[in-house]
Amino acid sequence: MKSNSLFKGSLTTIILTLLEQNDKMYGYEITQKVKEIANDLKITEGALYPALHKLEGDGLLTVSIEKVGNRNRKYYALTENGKIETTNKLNNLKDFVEQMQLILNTKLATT
Amino acid sequence: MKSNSLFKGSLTTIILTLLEQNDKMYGYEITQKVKEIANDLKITEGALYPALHKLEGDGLLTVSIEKVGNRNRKYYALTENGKIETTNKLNNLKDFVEQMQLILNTKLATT
DNA sequence: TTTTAATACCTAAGAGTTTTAGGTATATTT
DNA sequence: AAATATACCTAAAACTCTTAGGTATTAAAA
Repeated sequence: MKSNSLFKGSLTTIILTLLEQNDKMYGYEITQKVKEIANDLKITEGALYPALHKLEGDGLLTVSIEKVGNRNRKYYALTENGKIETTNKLNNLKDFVEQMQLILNTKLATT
Repeated sequence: MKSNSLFKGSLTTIILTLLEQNDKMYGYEITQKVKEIANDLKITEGALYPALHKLEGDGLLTVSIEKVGNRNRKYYALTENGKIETTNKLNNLKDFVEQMQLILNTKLATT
């Protein structure tokens, strides 16, 4: 059950897609959202924060800091390039699943 | 289109499943088979051979050398543990796809 | 009220997997 | 004769994630 480790590159896809769905989110919120939706697919903060910084550095995300009480939240949102890249990542993932189905000769998605 | 890089861990799943379908295969044959079935999903020899050696070391594969002309082929086949692990890997992949669908709110497989 | 758990951010060493870039040798095709 | 395909291999580098910490504020539990 506990298929602990994410598949390579899927973390970025998850982040981008969640931001497409929610306009803006902060790091901790993303970890909780994933835990809430997909119980078996944990994303660790040690992976998340560096990934967010990289996406920001690549110009796919922008940051805005909001003070809540005495604490700072860093809200991330997609840039235009970020939206384009989100589409690309989703297409890549779909392609990957299709190609895997061909090789494995199996329906991977029964939903 | 060229979603070049495999997703983490999928290489092992591919190797094991192809061996489940074909009883025995040699390394080069595996690369060709994948190229033939899934054009966008290239597996490189630099990844394949170390992976085969690891699977053998873990007791999931056995090797038998066959001489063809003046050249040696190393045929790999699943052990009993290898068959069990193949099932596990396939289930992991299915779980992963299902969890991703939940997060992305998308049907990844339209086949 | 003190301690624990949750919220919220972060980094760095290490592990694991794949790419890149080679190498060797035989067999076939041009 | 030279180039391509077959068939095996390794090692350095790149990339991603885990593990294992760290800091600080806020809420809940003891």
